[in-house]
Amino acid sequence: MKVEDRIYSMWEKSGAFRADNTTDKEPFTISMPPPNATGQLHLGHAVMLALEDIFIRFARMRGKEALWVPGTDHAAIATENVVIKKLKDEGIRDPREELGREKLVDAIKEFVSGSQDTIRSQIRKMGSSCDWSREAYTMDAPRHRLVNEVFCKMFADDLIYRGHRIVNWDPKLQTNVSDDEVEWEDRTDPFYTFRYGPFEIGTVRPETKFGDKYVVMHPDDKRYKKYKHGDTFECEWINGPITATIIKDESVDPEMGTGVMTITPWHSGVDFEIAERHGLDKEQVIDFEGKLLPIAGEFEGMRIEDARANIVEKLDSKGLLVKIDEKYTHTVALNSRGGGVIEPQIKLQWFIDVNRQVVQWKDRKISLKEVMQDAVRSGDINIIPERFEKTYFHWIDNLRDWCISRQIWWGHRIPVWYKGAEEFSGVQPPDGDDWVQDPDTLDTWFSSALWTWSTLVDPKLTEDYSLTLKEIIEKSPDIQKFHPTQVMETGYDILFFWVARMILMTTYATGEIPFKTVYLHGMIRARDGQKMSKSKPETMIDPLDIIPQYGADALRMAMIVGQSPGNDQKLYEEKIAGYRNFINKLWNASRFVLMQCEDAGVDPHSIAGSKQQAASSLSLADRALLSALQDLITDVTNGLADYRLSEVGERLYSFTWDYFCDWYLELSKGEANTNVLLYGLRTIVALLHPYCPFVTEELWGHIKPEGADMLLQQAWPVADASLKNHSDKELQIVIDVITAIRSLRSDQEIEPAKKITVIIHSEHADLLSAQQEHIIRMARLETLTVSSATQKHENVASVFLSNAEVHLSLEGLIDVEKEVARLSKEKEKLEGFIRGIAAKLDNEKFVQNAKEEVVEKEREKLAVSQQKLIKVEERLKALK
RNA sequence: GGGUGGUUAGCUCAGUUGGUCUAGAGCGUCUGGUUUACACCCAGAAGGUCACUGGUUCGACUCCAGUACCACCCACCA
Repeated sequence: MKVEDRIYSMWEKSGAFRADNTTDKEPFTISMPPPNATGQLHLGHAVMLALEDIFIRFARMRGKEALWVPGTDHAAIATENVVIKKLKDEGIRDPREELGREKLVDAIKEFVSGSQDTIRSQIRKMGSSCDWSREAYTMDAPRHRLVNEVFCKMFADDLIYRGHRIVNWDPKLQTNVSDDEVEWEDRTDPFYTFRYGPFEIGTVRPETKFGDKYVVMHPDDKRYKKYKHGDTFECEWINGPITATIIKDESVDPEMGTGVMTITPWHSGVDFEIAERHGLDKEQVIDFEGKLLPIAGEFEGMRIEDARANIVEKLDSKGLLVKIDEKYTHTVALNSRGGGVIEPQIKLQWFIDVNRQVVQWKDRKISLKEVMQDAVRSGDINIIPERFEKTYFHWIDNLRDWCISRQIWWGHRIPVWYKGAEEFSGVQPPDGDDWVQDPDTLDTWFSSALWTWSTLVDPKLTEDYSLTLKEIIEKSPDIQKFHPTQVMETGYDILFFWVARMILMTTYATGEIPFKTVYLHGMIRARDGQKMSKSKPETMIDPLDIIPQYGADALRMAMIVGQSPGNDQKLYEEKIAGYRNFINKLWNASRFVLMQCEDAGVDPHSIAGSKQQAASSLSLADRALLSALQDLITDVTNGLADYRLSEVGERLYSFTWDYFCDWYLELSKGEANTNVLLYGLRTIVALLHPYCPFVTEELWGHIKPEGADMLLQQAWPVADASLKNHSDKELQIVIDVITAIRSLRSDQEIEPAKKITVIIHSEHADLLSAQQEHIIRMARLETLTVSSATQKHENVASVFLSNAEVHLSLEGLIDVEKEVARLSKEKEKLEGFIRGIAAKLDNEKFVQNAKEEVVEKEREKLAVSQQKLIKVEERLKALK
């Protein structure tokens, strides 16, 4: 823990996190999704930080100008809500009322700055190598300027308008929320059927029905053929007789209930649309506090939940209640930002028009919706995993105008002022007194939608009000150098909220896409698959508990390996402990390497970057390691470039543990070549650095060449072909022989612990004799005899390797029957395989269409298999 | 109602163009181990009709169609 803090502050002090906008290096930028400034980091943040840090460290080591911009979000509704709750707990009954706008905003500001400090320190705990000198906040001065600029630009382009629309009103929090922020919950409530003139209508909400004076049915519904659109009739209703009008509209489903309904346009989206279509009156029944208005007569002032039973009773006493279905299930709209039940209301709100075709994009004028579609469809932006592109398009197809105003105080206030009937929209307030600013604030996603470039703006320029938005963008060096960003990495749950809106706003405001690749991670769940939530503390894993116990590196590995993009993952302590063990293994292996150096009297720092001595002086194991490392470098590099983090992590894990530690280090005990040892360890440590930055940096300090920089600034390892090929064939033979002996033991059911004697007859006797010691050790033999004679006698099992024929004799242990069975099976399989490939090669289409390499590979496979088959047949004959 | 994903060892999950995969890993289980780093270790073992049905193919965990169950998203519920 202390080690991690020490390393982090060493990194930070070195300035290596800071990106330079004056270099010629290729830029690689990530904008960190800003955590809400409302408190603590959770695992969702931790996985985001781990993934992005891997991208960034990899890019930095590969010599790119890597920039990772951190920041926080003011999270309008959520934050205001948290603070109001807190104030209430402190005894202030109604903070909005008692404090007023200014004082409440100050209280929130204070809370936010405390919370930001917490978040900053938590981001550091994860090892995130972000550029703190560029830290931003969605509500600081530079961002405020840009928010206002973009608002006014849209306003001038007629993309923003104000209008009366039905909105999702939350009476509890006294604000509206966007469609995306509404959550639906199943509830069982009584469903009432009332008599309404000649009709029967059903409802779960009798309290909205006071003003209902339209009765709607489908135009083709035969049951109601005799009623004409526009007919009126008198009927008895809750508070006396009313005149009702018949409306025919196709949106009514004749199958549902009686096929007839009354409408409440002020409090229902669907009803509102019907009313708009037919030019009907709209009347408010429920006020914004959730209480009934004078239209309710004797029920005026009652809360809707209290009034319901009374209204039903009254209708019943009038003989208008037909029946009650007590077990009716329906869904209720809730505010997902911690509020109450949504009560649709008509309100004057600000909207962004997504269909108006005035946006300049690639030499044509199209709508915001179309820009969003084009950016992804054209391939300018690609989404990982790809299937989310479908989801994205589907969402856009159903997208309605975006309501951007909120009736809360915490946020960017709408930059529009009024004086009587005059209206003024501007980045700065208008001159003169008597102007009153619009009381509403902007949806929090409005400001975060600008995030990829608003964070890169030169703050000084935003203080100069003589500059236009375009000039600010063009004169900001960071924007010019680092935008568009490379990767947007975030959870799939905010694809619509944020990713889509960034595409919308950034293409509009800057003419550029915000990012080239979207990498979406899944949600982290508890072991039982449930969402981790504060209400179920037993399901929670807090990164701040985990890190002191297992280390940030282990936590990072546990969240990355075995996790594929876009899919949820279950995280639990044993998994993290497993990677803690891995970190420990790496640590011990390094200690061992250092001990070997000490024994050999070699100072590890004195060994420069040299990779090998003359090939002739290297043992087979050394050559094997060098060769395998080249493959590892290639795989890891390609994999990371393709964002295949889980696969690469697994590869590194098993290479380090199974190959380097359990195979190579065991084999080279006592005869280690310190050059090779160090080269191997340094390579592994470097490749692992993006995944587990802390241990690797610490180890690097012990093993680095004299005068080398910190690991995070090291050049990424490059595969060296000359180290790869020179010993592959012989190596393969030895390894194959060891494998063959092992599998023979298991075929012949020889106890694993039993040491056996093996005789090898092979054309490669020289090579195998030279490696006798290793083979004995690795295959756990009593003795090994190697003979060059390829004679065939009975008590021998044959193994056909790809590049050598080897007969193994397990002295006196071969069971001829078993051997025959084994060979027969192999023969059968080979025959089928050969037939298949032959057929494939006969197929003209395949030969024509496939790449030459592929065809060549198939031919090779065929040849090898045919040879093997011949040998198997010979051997079978000999045994029989 | 529309859409997406999942279903592989007791548990959590990998499996990239269909074939040397006789399907892998970690954890768990079992056996053995004080071999000059590591018991947070080493050497092994057991454990799977890859949800089901059908199709394409010489060959399917992999491709196609359908079924079942689970999860999620969107829309709607008078």
